Amino acid sequence: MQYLEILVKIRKIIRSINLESKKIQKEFGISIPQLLVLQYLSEQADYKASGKDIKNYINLNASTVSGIVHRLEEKGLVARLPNSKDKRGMFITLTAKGADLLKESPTTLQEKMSKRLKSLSQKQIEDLNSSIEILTQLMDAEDLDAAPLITMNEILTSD
Amino acid sequence: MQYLEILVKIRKIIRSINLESKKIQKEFGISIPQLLVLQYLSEQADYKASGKDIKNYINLNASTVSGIVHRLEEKGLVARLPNSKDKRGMFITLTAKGADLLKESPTTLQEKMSKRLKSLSQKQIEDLNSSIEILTQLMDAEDLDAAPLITMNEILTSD
DNA sequence: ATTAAATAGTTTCTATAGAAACTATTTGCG
DNA sequence: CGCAAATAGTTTCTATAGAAACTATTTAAT
Repeated sequence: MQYLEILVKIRKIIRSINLESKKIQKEFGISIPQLLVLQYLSEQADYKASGKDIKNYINLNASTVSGIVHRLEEKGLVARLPNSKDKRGMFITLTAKGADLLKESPTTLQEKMSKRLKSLSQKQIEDLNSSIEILTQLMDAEDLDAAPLITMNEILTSD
Repeated sequence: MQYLEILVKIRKIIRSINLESKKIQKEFGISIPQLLVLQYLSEQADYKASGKDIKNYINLNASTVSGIVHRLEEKGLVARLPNSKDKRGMFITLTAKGADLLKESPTTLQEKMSKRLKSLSQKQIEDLNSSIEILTQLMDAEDLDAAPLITMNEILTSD
């Protein structure tokens, strides 16, 4: 297995997710990243969070989050609240409309993925989880310049 | 492990690859998808291939390939040749400049990934390979509507 | 207390990515 | 043969994604 093959295969995974995201977008008018933001907000106290919180959760650039929130706002699924404690930032909160959409729309994706995950045993799901962990490390751009993976073997030999 | 966690983790992998791609772009003026196209062309007879071949290799939409080739052409790394046998299509061929760039630029990524892959045993690399295979299947958008994974267990139990 | 540094977000720019609509050929069917 | 269907690419549109430059605030440091 060479690095090129790995890259091409990962590209395929990315593509599949993009396609699924666009499919959901067509069906529900919302993308997976947008859905993840709504989901995250629904789990927060008072259904609100700062842009920074969202950025940390979905691990995206501030400008990307800005765009996603903007599009969610246009659809009336989230709203902005001023943050009186820190006027630089603002709170993004889930609207009732957003909560409604969250109740209905994600089932499709959730069901599809659940169906597949259910066909796996607990052990297999654990393996999948650690595989993703390994991939994350393997591809971690921020650490690519640093020393070779230290924890890789730990993860791999832990099964 | 729930589906949301998996999605978020995969998003992180995607992000890492994007970041690495942009880093390479800044350093060498070329992105990973563009690099994959050059690499593919370098392996073909007469260093040429049709847009369709490229599309099949990197698994992207025709319009995406069109854009990538366009940008490679602007940089003088590939050139278009008319296909006299089929005037609808055209051949894309690697230029000398493209071959030069290929010789120098990818080493960085290649070295980085190789360094990491070398820290793994053959068995571990095989595991990684099958993990990617499983992920590919798990996320395969085209098959998401079809029956639950049939080959999943086969792959998983084959190790 | 004033000013420099850090932080939160936004805007602009560019690339990847795909869908849909389109053009131009080629194939195949009657 | 002639016309419909399929195929190869391109163009337009929209979304994700990040970098860089920017604004506005807050924190920290002298």
